Amino acid sequence: MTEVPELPEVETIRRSLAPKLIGRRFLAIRSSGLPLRRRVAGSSWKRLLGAREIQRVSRRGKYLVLDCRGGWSLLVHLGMSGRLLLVEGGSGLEPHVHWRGLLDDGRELRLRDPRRFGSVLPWPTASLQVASPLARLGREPLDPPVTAPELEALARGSRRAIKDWLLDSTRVAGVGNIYATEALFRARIDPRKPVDRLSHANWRQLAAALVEVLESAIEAGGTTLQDFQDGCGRPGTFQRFLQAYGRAGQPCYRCGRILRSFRIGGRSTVACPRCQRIPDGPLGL
DNA sequence: AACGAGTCCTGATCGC
DNA sequence: TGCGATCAGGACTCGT
Repeated sequence: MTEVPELPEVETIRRSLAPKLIGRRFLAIRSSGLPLRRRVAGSSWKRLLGAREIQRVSRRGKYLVLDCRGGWSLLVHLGMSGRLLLVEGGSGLEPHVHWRGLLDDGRELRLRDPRRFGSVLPWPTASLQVASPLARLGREPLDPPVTAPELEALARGSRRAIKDWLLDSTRVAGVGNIYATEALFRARIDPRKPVDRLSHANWRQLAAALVEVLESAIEAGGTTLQDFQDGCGRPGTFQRFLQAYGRAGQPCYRCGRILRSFRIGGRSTVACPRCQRIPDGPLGL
């Protein structure tokens, strides 16, 4: 399970599940007994079950949000290895299913998450935007498409490397390692460049590349390098269009130079030394 | 306030 | 072949 679900994968799941979840209601919740990232009091589950049918399925950053009539919502984050699946009730339990929501049509929503970095959290709908984890999230990059001046303003006061900055969900929400790496490659920007040294032209290229790569990935149903699936079990196809992520040691599609991998802010990244103007020599420190 | 480091977790991969 | 060590990384907390 290498690919981590990011904004396009969560949006793909949202689109696959929304038509099948709207109008349904939760009858019961089942846990594997092993904790996910956040512990939930039993009383919160009772409140959610006391609510009525699901009336809206939305996404904020990498969070999926199910609003039920009656004022309660369900917040789902897939963490690093989470998969969300809608299956017929009673079908054999896949390994690592740590949460199940039993629906009134006999189906089940299942969270399969080996590493248990994911979370499923009931929350009062009215305070989602001010008090839940959603309150911390930054700009939604596609709603509407983020612009260069907005990114520049969001980065003011920071000197972090642009790659590291892009992964900060309190600035721009939903961008993870795959799409940050791809956007910087397409914008031809050195991932180590401090944000306060990006030119206006850099920001324009980055805003355009980020929007383009995220929109394309949604259109392709996400990236499936190992086993990503939407809520109905379908893989994505954006892996065919990756130009940098996962291609370290292979030739750049633009210029033919060998792509290099190195670390920024504790995370691996891949870049083209020529297109992204990275000097020869040791990298990453 | 910004930011780096530490934490959580297990499947895949590496080194001997 | 087998086994222990290492790596991977999103979001959160904590210390500087």
